Amino acid sequence: MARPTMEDVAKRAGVSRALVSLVMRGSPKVSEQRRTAVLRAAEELGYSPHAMARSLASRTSTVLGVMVSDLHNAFFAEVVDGLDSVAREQGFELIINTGGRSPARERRALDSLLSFRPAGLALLSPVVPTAAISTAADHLPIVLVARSSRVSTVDTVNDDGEQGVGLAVDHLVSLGHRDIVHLDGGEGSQAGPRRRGYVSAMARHGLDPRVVDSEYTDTAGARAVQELRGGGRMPTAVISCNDFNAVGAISALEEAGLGVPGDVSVVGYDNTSLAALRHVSLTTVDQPRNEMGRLAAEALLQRVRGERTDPVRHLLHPSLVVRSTTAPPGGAS
Amino acid sequence: MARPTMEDVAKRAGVSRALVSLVMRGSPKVSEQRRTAVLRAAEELGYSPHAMARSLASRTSTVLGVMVSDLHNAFFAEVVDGLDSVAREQGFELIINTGGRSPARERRALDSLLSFRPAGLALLSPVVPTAAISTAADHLPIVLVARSSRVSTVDTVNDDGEQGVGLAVDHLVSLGHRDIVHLDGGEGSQAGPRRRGYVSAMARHGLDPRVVDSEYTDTAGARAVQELRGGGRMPTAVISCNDFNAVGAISALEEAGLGVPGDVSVVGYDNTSLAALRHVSLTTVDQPRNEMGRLAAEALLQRVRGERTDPVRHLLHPSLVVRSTTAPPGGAS
DNA sequence: CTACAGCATTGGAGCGCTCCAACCAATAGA
DNA sequence: TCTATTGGTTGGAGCGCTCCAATGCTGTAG
Repeated sequence: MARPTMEDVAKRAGVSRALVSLVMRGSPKVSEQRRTAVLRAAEELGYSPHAMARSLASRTSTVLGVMVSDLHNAFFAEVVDGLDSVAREQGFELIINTGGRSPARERRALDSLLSFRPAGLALLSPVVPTAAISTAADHLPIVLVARSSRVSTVDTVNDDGEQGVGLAVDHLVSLGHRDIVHLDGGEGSQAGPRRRGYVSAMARHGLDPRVVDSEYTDTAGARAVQELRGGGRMPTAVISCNDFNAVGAISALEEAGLGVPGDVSVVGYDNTSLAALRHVSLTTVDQPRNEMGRLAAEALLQRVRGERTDPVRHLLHPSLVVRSTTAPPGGAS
Repeated sequence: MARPTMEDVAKRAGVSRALVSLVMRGSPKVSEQRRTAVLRAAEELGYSPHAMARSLASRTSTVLGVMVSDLHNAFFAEVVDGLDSVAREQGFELIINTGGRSPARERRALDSLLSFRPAGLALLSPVVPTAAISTAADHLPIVLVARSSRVSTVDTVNDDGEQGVGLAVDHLVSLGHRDIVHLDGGEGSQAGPRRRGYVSAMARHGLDPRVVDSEYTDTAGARAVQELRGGGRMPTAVISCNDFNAVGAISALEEAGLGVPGDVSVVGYDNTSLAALRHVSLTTVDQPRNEMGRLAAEALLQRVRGERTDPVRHLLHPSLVVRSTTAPPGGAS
């Protein structure tokens, strides 16, 4: 049960502990002969270095902390993938924690990450107050993903939601739609920019905006459509705040006997794996999630290496993915 | 930037380092007066204990390592949630890593987790060879989720896939179906038990089994249906190896002009959030995922506390969730 | 033959903490 | 009054490692 230590390896290889340390870190100033002896001894004993002891002694860390607000959201899975691949390349490990969208739980998750003294911290769409973040930022580099911030010591990575929804509006307008409704994400992260993007794009085309309150879930999307039906004029196209909402809207439309895209076109947001399912085949706006993760990791590592102290604010360009839920209006499919 | 240490707190509170340590660990043998003095000093300095130093000094760990084979699969998100809640209750932290379904990457993920000397390790549907697992099991408690093992030092938590598919068959038979096909999960984890469950349940009902090769993805499900169409007789019901596969099958059926469940009933497996979407509303088999996570954490912690050395093999009962993709045969919806 | 590089190697201090034996009142028991 | 006992407190050793100054060793120049 007890694992061998560096001391054990040193004894077995007939060298000093310091030499083993050099070999383990791949130092060039070790003779070939000793190196192989040490490596053999380590192999025989099944030795593997103790990351915590190393980090304590070297006063450095090769750990990046990641707080995911909600693991259930596939959006984060891809961001984490991006983070992971960059971190790994550069010899860093990820330790991940979840906050469950509750400020209290998130706070504890944050503390527990900090107690590991990671080299940096990536917070994915956190809900903790800014104050907690900026306090932590005094001690280590922090990058926020999918949440903006004005704290000058914090980097941010976001997609340009305004632009993204603008793309959706342009697409629908170019198909001939003029009556386009936005199902709003309410308090949800990034719902604001998306709404603003909708309103300003509509204005740009000289069209009247119509915003219906909704949320980031499929049931909310369905409910919003039911309200629209009750409330009179049905639009020819709907732009949802995200893919789940869009899928809910589609099923409510179909239940009401309205064809998609025959009678109503629907656009989502996020390009989750859900949208790509052939059964759904949703026209949606893609955020470069993997890229966002990569940029977040790079921002962190730049600060860790002391290459930069000014904050960066990445605002990535989303792109429109046209699938089967959009078509010209009235052109009963 | 430099964080205060226990020494700093001790100095400020006018006590010894050891006393601060006692306070931090909530020892009862500290006078109220000193305790408050220490806590105030800690508060003023913004001190928080250094988890790694603590773990090194105490030769114990409050960390549980979790290796998730694939973060994109929502199945794991809920298992992790279950693990997380139990771990948190008992004062343990999770550190999560991903293996990306590649043995090589998983191997490195495993090593990196081990280098933190966690108290225990939970492997979710790992693909690394058994040898690697049993070697690691010499050093610390390990629990496997969604993968069985005969290694006597390893605990396992699985759902009873045989029983689960049996439920699906029973349900379809009771609706009147006799021509039921299984779309097989191939090499996928737990595909074996599911296939066996199908075959034996069909035998129990005196029906001929028909297994079509497929995989755990929606495109594979669609392809399997296309093969079925090419190959002659269409069954009245299909049991997919998982929900994604089922969704793919449904869209291929609909494209072929066959109604679900009017012409063909479809059952999935896993009860992912996808199945619950009203647009999909898939009849499927539910694994108690959160429960699986909880049991995994408890198994680990029992070993950590030395309460048990014999392996446990949890085999949980799945349940059938009937939604809108199953109906009596021929009863053209 | 001495001096001095240059290099591989080493012992020791120290990272922030826990743990233990020792210590020091203050009180209780004889 | 003296010795136990108890409860609170402390210094020091040590966890497994890194880092640095110092060491020994070879080889080459003076």
